[in-house]
Amino acid sequence: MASDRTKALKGAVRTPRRGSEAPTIADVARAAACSPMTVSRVINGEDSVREETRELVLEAINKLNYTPNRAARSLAGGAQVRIGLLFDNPSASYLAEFLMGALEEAGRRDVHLEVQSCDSTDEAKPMMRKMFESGISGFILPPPLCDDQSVLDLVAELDTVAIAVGPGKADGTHGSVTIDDFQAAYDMTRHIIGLGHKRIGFIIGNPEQVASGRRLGGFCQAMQDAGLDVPDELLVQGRFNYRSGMAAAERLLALDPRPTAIFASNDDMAAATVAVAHRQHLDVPNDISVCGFDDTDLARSIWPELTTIRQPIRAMTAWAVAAIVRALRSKRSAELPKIERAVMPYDLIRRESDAAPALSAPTAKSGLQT
Amino acid sequence: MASDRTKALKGAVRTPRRGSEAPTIADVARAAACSPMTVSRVINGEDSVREETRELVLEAINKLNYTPNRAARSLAGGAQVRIGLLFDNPSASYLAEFLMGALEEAGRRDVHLEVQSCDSTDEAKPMMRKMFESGISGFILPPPLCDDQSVLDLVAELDTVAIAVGPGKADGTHGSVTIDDFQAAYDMTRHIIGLGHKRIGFIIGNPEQVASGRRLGGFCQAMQDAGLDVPDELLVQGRFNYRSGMAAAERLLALDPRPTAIFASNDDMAAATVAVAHRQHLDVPNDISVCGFDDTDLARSIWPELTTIRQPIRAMTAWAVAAIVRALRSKRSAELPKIERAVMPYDLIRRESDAAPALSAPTAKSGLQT
DNA sequence: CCATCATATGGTAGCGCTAACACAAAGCGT
DNA sequence: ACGCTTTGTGTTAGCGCTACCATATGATGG
Repeated sequence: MASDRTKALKGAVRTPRRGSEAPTIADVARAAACSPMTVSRVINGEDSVREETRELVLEAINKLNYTPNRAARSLAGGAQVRIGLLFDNPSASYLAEFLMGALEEAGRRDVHLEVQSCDSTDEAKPMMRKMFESGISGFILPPPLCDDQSVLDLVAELDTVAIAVGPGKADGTHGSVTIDDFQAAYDMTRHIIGLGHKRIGFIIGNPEQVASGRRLGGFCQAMQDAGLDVPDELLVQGRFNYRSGMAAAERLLALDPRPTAIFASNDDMAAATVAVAHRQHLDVPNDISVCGFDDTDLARSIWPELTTIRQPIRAMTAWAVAAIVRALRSKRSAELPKIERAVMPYDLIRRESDAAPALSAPTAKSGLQT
Repeated sequence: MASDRTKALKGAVRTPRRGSEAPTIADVARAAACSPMTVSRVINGEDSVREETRELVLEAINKLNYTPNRAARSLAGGAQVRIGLLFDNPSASYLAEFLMGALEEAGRRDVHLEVQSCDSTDEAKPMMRKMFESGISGFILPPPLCDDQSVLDLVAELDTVAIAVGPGKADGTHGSVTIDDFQAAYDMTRHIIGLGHKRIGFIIGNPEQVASGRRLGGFCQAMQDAGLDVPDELLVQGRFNYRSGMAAAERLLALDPRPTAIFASNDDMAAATVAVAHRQHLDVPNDISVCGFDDTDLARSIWPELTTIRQPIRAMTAWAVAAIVRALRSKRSAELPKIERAVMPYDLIRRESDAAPALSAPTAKSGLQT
């Protein structure tokens, strides 16, 4: 008898093993009176579905509160898309924004993000190799990695998909998302000039990053267009970090006549400038205006809050993820992988660190002080 | 003839659609001369595999450079695990570390992370509800969310799995990872006392966060144990941000006699203290020592770099992800979901913002200054 | 010596979705 | 009228893995 039962069970229906009771595509299909395939098509926005049918399906989806199963999707859809994200010593606030944008989009697109941090560009390259070999299908390259020629060469060699977040090379091996650094710096400079400043110091960013040059360029152009002179002494080299900002600010503030405003190429250096100014008992913004760039967390966490340029970092990385997915798709369908480039809008955020220069020309104040 | 061909094709093998040529579990099974099932068991570390067989399989895995397909795994394994991560205005540097830890572990465990930011605890609750309804199976709660009773109540109501990153309540509704804030503050205070300081100011953290009280407690205990007095004037309330740190520092530095050291409950407030000190032409650390807590990015980006307590934030969030996965698993297998709690080790990081007090008692220096 | 159990392994049937095809119906040129 | 394409939908067969059972083998116990 026991064996009879066993035999009977053999042909019988096994216990099904649905993970949860979440609705599946089949449930939706039933509710919409069509095939699962049609539902799939609607979900994926294919255009070969009659409008009528589509609405029926959407209604069913809504009623059942259906969400596609990500795992099944990427399993059936072929390769799982994994995107590598390498960081080389970014400022934390930049990183946070960056990750949020990437994560959000990755969630939406059902892409897996592989995040790695490294300590130098040289370390980054073998890591990229390893990630590529382990099946990473695309990379997002934040600065300064996207500014390093050898990294870009590696991208070309691997023939992988990469998006530079920041100005990339236009050699067609990779896409890029960036803001118009030149124009943004130009606008900020005009804003400062508009306040009445004439002697404006500029702290240059890390020379290894392309954006630094662009920002410098925008500054110089705006000054020139306003008929203002930019003596070399007003251009001081920094490296995008607080430390370098302090050194640069000290040099600028020791100048005679002292500049009435300082435009730093990023917020970290601007924050350092504010600190140095305070140490010298200068009031910001009344004795000296300070402007930054990036609108990272820091810009709002110090006092006075920084007037700065806001980069839509989150939107930029989200775009980068989406662009990689698109590129991968077109690569698989044998079209030549298209390289996309995007230029995002920026904003000039006016806060409390800038003001019109003091009425008494600062020249009066500073006698010989050597 | 054409129709003949069509009919022939009908029964024929379709084009297979392997996404990539990555090895599958079947390939490994073939190489190890066993069934895919056995390979699966080895991968998942089940113990019902003979040691001999296991090694054979591992060898094959290595040779083929096989990695399991995540999508297939979670599809077959039942429910996909999705973990919600809600942020309420964290400092960017904290967020960055936090995310890195969570992402890393989520990658390893093949868990999907759903990150959301919100602007207040009140906003957080409806968001949690919505996420829960959309199938989020667990939450990681960073401070200050994990300190809010109504949020914890919601966790209990939803009967979902949650891990507080920070000291949680011990009511058994949720797990937690934290460091011993009391002991860490105690250690730091002893360190400062050991330097020779006797008059030490303390900036308290946001009163809504449990950790604040613990840190304060540790400070007071250490002072008491050293036989040092803590007059009320040396305890100033802050809110964990730069702004509040500035205000607090101004009050402390205006004291007569001025404290020779200030211990701020986090790095942001310590950084603010350094800035205020500098503005008052005080040298850090020679005129005044400043110590922070957390070892966020900021601690190393200002000058002098802060002596602070390092929390292993990354490890903590990684642990949180792993704990949620474990809890979910035990919940599914009908065991009562176990609530895990972990206390992680911390480090006292000595940098440049602390030193022995100046030989001349500061009292001498500060006359009446009103 | 056979029932009973533990241990190690295999077979099968899905998990939920989509690629690739099949096909019916409609449109269009000749 | 016939082929030919186009459009919208259905059918089938997986994607790579694991849950669930079955089974082979040895160990135990009465």
